[in-house]
Amino acid sequence: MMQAVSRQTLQRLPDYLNCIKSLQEKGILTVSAKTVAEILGLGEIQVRKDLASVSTGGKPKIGYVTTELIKDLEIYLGYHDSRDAVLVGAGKLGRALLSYGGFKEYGLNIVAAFDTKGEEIENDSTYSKIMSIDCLADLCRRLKIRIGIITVPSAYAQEVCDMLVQNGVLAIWNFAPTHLHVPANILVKNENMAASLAVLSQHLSKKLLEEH
Amino acid sequence: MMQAVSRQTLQRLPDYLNCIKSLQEKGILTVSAKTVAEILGLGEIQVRKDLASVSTGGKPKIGYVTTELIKDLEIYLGYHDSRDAVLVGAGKLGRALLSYGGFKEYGLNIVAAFDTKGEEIENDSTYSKIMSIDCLADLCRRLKIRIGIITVPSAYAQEVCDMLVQNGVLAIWNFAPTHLHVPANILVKNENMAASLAVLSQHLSKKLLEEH
DNA sequence: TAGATTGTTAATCGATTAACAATC
DNA sequence: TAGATTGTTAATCGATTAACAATC
Repeated sequence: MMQAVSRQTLQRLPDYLNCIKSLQEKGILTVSAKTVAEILGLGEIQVRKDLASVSTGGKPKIGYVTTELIKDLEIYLGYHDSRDAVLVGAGKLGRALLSYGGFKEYGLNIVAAFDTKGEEIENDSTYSKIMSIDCLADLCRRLKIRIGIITVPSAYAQEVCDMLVQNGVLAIWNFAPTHLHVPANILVKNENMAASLAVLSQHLSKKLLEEH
Repeated sequence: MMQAVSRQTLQRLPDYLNCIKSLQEKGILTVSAKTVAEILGLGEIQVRKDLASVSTGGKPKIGYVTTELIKDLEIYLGYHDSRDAVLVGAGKLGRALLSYGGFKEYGLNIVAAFDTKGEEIENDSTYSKIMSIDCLADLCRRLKIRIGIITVPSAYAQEVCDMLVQNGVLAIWNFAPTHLHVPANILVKNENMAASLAVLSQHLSKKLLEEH
């Protein structure tokens, strides 16, 4: 038990957590892999294996104690020890992510935002300052920032990426629709909206063909 | 040749297109799978197989004619015949997507946005109207909308989803961090930011452990 | 005890990679 | 012609699914 977690499994864990939390809110005290599988439309065995990889609390006949499983998932996902991040590119998307606020729940804390020209902007609850990109190097080093979020136009993404990596960032969340080159030990996670659209579009093409 | 395209392949196609377009802008007239593979950091054989699945233009020793390959990719991805979509939920994220504008390039045209209370908002270039959710059913049917984008809070996502499906929507792009239940012939593509964060966070945990 | 549910080991499936013949 | 690059067929790899023993 407690084997290595594949990337696929890892990406399903937040869904499990979500699902189990909502069961808890309904007052349900124990939960089985079968229940979760049915709610999420996944295979029962897959869920069982995934859960076994992050928790040892499973009891035959009973399942998992809801509160414990939630705790195990949150710990595994690092939702407790929050991580500081910076965001570069305060355009529409960048500002939307900044003001979203929901990332804190996932252990992500955006401590600063940068753009070519610094300025003050208003958020929902707080005023935050968008700093000039000239301050990036210093701030990343001083606060030991390890996560960078890139929301600049494609043409500038590589440049920004290099700057982040040079100043200690180890993981990059890239919203620019472009491929970034990084050293081997740096992770780039692309939020690839064009890829998502491709999936939607192909499904639609198939369905519309079927209509005839 | 021209075999069925797997979902993995499909999701790589926009990256290929992007890459090849930027080569074209540099004045490069033909391109080989090897070149694309090196730029994107993928396997050469994988790229070759992927490209073969959407284009028959490959010539030994030469590769693909850049302009033709771009055309084949764009046609396959449906970037030419633009598809109308509606967006539901005009919060920060919803407005960011509305004003992004870049989706048109990918053949997606957001023709209307809905929220519980209708209102006028200002965009970059145009004023667009956010309509009351009461108008959704009528508009979707009248314009034969087939794509719905959900950017409402989790608690309302299923309700909105049901409404869209009831009014003819066949594909849903879901930004709410929740699992949606739909009939078998409807596709839901989740833009799962929590899953992305899980990947970033785990990488970071590993790296930070290594530092000791 | 009986039965539901767990965790694990083996089988299947699909995607990636390797090998290679075809060809411009 | 020679060599680079294609497309295809076979081998490998990893994830999912099936089967089943263990156990509360």
